[in-house]
Amino acid sequence: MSTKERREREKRQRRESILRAALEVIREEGYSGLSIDKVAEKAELSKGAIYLYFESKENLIIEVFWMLMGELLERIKAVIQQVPQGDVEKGVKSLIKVIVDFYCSQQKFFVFMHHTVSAASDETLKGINKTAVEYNRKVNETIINFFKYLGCEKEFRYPPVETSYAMRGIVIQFLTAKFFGGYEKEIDVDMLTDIFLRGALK
Amino acid sequence: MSTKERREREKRQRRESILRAALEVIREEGYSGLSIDKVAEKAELSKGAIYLYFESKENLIIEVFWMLMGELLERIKAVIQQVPQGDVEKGVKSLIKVIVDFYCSQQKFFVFMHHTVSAASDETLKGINKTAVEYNRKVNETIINFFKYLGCEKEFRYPPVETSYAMRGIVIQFLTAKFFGGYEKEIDVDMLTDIFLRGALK
Amino acid sequence: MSTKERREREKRQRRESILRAALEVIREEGYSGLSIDKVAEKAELSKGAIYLYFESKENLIIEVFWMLMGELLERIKAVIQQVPQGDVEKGVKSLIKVIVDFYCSQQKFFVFMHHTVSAASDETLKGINKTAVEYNRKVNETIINFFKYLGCEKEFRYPPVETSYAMRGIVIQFLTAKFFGGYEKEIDVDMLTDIFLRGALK
Amino acid sequence: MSTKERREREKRQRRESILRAALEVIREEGYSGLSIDKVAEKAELSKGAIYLYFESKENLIIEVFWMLMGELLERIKAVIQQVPQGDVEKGVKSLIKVIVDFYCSQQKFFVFMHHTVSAASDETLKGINKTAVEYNRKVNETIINFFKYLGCEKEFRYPPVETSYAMRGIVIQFLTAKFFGGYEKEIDVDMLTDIFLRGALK
DNA sequence: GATGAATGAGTTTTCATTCAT
DNA sequence: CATGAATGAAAACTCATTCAT
Repeated sequence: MSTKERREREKRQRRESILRAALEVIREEGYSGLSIDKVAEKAELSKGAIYLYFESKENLIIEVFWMLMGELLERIKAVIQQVPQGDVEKGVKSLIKVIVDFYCSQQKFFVFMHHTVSAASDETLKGINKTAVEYNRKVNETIINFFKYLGCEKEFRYPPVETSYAMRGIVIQFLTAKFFGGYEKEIDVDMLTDIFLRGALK
Repeated sequence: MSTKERREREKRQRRESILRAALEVIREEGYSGLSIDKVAEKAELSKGAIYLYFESKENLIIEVFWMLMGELLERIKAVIQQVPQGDVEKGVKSLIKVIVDFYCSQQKFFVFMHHTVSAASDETLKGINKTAVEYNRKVNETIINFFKYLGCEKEFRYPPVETSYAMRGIVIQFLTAKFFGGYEKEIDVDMLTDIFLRGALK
Repeated sequence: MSTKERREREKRQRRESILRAALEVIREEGYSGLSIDKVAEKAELSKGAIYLYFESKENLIIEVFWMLMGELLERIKAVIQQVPQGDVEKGVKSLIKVIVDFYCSQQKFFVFMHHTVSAASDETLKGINKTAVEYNRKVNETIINFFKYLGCEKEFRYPPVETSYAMRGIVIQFLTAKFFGGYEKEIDVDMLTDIFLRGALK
Repeated sequence: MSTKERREREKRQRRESILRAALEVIREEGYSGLSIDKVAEKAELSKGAIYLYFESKENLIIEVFWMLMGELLERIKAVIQQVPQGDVEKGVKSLIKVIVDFYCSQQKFFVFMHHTVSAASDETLKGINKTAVEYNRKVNETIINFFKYLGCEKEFRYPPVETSYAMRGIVIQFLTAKFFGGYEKEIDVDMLTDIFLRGALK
C-alpha cells in the first residue's frame, strides 16, 4: 500500500503549501485582501484545486489560524528548554518576550487573529466559534504548563486560568496599542513582567 | 424660525435612527453582515436615503463606533461622581465594573470595536486608522483622569499611559475570554482590581 | 395686468439664471459632471424648483445648448457689422476667427456640444434630434447670409450649403485636434481661410 | 499542446465576441445606453464573465474603439493596393470614399467615436485621453502615408499634418451633417475631393 | 485529480425625479 | 411658488463557489 501512503503524504504537503500560500497573502495584503484567487495564484494551483483540499474559504482560514497558533505554542514550549526551572522572573520574562516577538514579527497575523476570533462570534458560524474556544484553552494550557515548569504555579493568588488571562491581557493590550493605537515606544518586557508578577504572585 | 429648527431636529433624529439601525444590524448579523441594504431596511428608509446622512459606509461605521465609545466614556465619567476621592481600591473597582458591564450589555459591540480597530490597520484606510488612534488616546485620557481624580496617579510604578494599558489589558482579556474563549464564570471584578493594583502600585 | 407681466418676467429671469448656472457647472465640471443637484446649488435654488422651470434634465440641456448657439450666432452676426462688404478674404478670415475664438474661449462647451449632438442620435430622443437638425440649419443659414453679405455667394463652385459645410468642417476639425487630439500649435486662421477659399471659390 | 492552443483560441474568440456584443449594444442603444449588464446579456454571458476578459468598462470601451479604428485603417491601407501611384485625384477620391463608406455603414460607431474622443477630455480620464491622441496620430499617419504613396506630399501648400486635418474635417463635417444635421443628399465624394485638392494643392 | 471559465448574488454608490409640507 | 427629504432603479464591480472538460 505504499502508493496509498505516498498519496496521503502528497495530499498533506499540498494542504500545507496552500496554507502557507494563504499566510503569505495575508502577510502581503492583510486579512481583507485574502481571496481564493490570490491564494491559488500564490500556491501555483488553480482555484478549483483549493476546493479539493478545503471545504470553503472559512475552513481554510480556520486552518491557517491553527497553523499559526501551533507555531506560537511551539515557540513557547521551546522556551521551556532554555530557561532554568525555578527562576520565575526570568522564565516569565522569556515567556512574555517570545509572545511579543512572535506577534511583532508577524503583525499582520495579529490583526488576522483579531479578525478571525471576532468573526467567530457570528451565530451562523458555530464551527469557527469552537475554534476560538479551543484556541483559548490550548494557549492557557501551554502557559499554565509553563508556570508549572517554573514551579510558581502554587504561588499565585488566583487560579492558574485566571492568572494566565491576566498575563495574556497585559501583553496583548500593549501589542494592540502598538499596532493600532499609536503607541510608539518599544514594548518594555521587563515592565510587563514586573506588573504581572507583582499583581499575580502572593 | 421654528420650521428650520424642527427640520434640524428631525435631521438629527434621522441620523441617530440610522446609527441605531446600523447597531441593530451589527447586533443581529455581526460586523461582516453589515451592509447598507440591511441598514436601510432596518431604518425603514431607502438605500439612497442613507447617503443623505452619511457620506459612505466607512463613515457610517466610524460614527457608529464613536457613538458607542461616547457612551462608554460617558459612563466612565459618570462613575467619578459616585466614588469618593481618595478611595483608590473602590474607585478602580467601580471603573472596571462599568467597563465590564458596558461590554457585557452589548457583546456584539465589543466584537464590532475589535473589528473596527483591527480593520483600521489596512494601509488603505488611513481615515479609519486615525479613528483607532484617537479612540485609544481618548480612552487612556479618560482613565488617567480617573486615576488623577482618585489621587493615585503618582503612586504607580510606571507612567500613567502604561498603567492604563495594563488595566485595560486585564479587563479586555477577560471579556474576550468570556465572549469568545469559553470562559464561563462571572468576571470577578474584585480579582481584576486586586491583580491590577498590586501590579501597578508602588 | 401688470402683476401677470411681472410674474412672466420673473419667470423668464429665473429660467435664464438656471441656464447660466448649468453652464457654469459644465464649465467647471464638464458635461458628465452636470447634475441637477449641482445646478440647483449653483442657482441657489432647490432641486425641486428646477423642475418648475424645466420638464427634465434633458430639456434643460437642450436649452443650454440653444443659449450657447444663440451666443455664437450673435457673435457671427456681429462680425458682419465690422467687415467691409466685398472683401471676401478678410470677411471669411474674420468669420473663421470668431468661431475659433468662441470655442477656444469655452472649450468645455465644445465638448458639451459634441456630447449633446452625439447623444441626439438615440432613437429614443427624437426631441433632441430635432435640436441638432435645427441647429445645423441655423448655423448654415447664418454663414450663408454672411457669404451673401460679402457678395461672394455666387462665386463658389458648389451650392452654399455644401460650401458652408466645407468651411465648418475645416474649422471644427482643427478645434477637435486642438482639444482632444494633441494638436498643440495655435490654430492658423490665415491658413484655414486660404485652404477653404482656394477649395471653394471658382 | 493542442489543448492549450485551443483554450487560447477560445479565449480570443470570447474576447472578440464580447467586443462584438458591445458594438451591437451601441448600435441599438447608443453610447449612453452601453452598460455591462447589456453587454453581458447580448454576449450571453454573466456580468462577472465580462470582467474575466476586460479589466473595466472603460477598458472595454477603449478596445471597442480600437477594434473599429483598426478596421477603418485596414480599409484605408487596402485602398492603396487598388489605386495607381501618381494619380492624385483618383487616389484621394478613393480615400475619401472609403472613409465615407465606412462611417455610413456603421452610423452608430461614428457617434460612438465622437463620444469616446469627447469623453476623453474629462480630466479624470487620462487613460482614455491618450487613446484619443493616439488615435488621431494614427489616422494622420495613415493618411499622410497615403499622400506619400500618391506622390503628392510635396505638392501641398501646407504641412502634411495640417493638410490631413483639412481633408478629414471636410469629410467628417458632411458625415455629421448627414447623421445629425438633416443633410439628406448623398455625400458627393467628387465634390469633397475637388474642394480639398483645390484648397490644399499649390 | 486538476483546471479555470463561468456564474450570480452581492456590494457600494449615484442621481433624476417626485411629493408632502 | 418653493423646498429638500425621500425614492428606487440603475450603475460598475467582486468573489466564493461550481462544474464540464
